[in-house]
Amino acid sequence: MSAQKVDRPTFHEGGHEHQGCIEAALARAEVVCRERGARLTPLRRRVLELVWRSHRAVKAYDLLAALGDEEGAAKPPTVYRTLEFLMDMGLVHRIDSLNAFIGCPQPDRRHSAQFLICGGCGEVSEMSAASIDRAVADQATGSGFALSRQIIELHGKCPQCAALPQSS
Amino acid sequence: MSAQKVDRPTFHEGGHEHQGCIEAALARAEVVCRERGARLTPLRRRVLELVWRSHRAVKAYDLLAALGDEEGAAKPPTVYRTLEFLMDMGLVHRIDSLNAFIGCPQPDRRHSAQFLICGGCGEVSEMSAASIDRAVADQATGSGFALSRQIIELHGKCPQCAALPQSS
DNA sequence: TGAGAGATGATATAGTGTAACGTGGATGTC
DNA sequence: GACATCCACGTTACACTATATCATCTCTCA
Repeated sequence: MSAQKVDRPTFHEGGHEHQGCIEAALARAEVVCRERGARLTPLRRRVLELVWRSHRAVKAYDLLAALGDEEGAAKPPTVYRTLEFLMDMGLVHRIDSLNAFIGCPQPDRRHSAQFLICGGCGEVSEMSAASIDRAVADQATGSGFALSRQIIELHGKCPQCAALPQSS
Repeated sequence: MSAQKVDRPTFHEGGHEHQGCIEAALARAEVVCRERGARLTPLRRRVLELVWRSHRAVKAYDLLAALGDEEGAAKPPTVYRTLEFLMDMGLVHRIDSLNAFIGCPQPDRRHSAQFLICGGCGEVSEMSAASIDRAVADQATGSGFALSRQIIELHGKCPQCAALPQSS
């Protein structure tokens, strides 16, 4: 049902009913928060919903603007705090190379993540490739390095955008 | 002679004479620029030297401050332009997760890079692991994704810092 | 009912990065 | 030599990203 599978990264998922993605994400969030004794307040829920409006990474100040439109001009700390909470819950990830945020399609499962970021359409697809994890872990521990967090962001073109003529 | 080998990432390279790292980096830069018909101006040379003052990633505004101390208050665009040039030449890399820059130990060789970033001492070690490249490339192309740039930044503790007691 | 914890509001400011235009020096051409 | 051109650098102004700090509100629970 989820439009964003992790085993096989997808882009422009064929005419999918995106509302379903949003609802599924919110439902997962309810579960995750309940399990962890955290409160999914209206604000947090609303921000998560805004993050999930697309499969592109969203900037904090765009969220800010979207919130401002509706509930009396939110301020930066509000958004950043909310994003921090959502990240703690594993509900969103930060894409460092974009200074932006993306919803996590499987917050319920412990996983490492790698991101495919299309420079054409802007869509971001999360994957969790064991082969990459293994290579990274081997390389790190082989150097005596104690790995705590891996940032893997792969820029390029998704299949659809790569097929376009004027890619240059 | 280079204090920063790529095949085997290193940290706190045993009491090394760091001046040698700097000089080697500048010498490599001369070669790279000459080969590519680019001008390693005094400013560019000076910025590269400042980047190489340590094996930690350096922030743009720290460079700005260092330059300001000496040659009449440089302005942000000056530093960013210079860094962009150095990146184009492959002489420095940007570490996105730190908003900071690090000298490249082998600008003369085409290579992909992965970075080990120690949260203890702040040192950054570049490596170029074929196994990681392979895993990433396989995964990307397997999804029909046309990879153009990979960002791999691994945070953790270097062997020396991991061995300290209060790591927590 | 009152204390404490957690969530949000509000103000101010710090940190990061770029657009746009001006200046000056090197180089090549006539 | 005079001029055109390109490139590096200077300068101003501003946009974007993020956080510190303190105030307020609300829920829970003793």
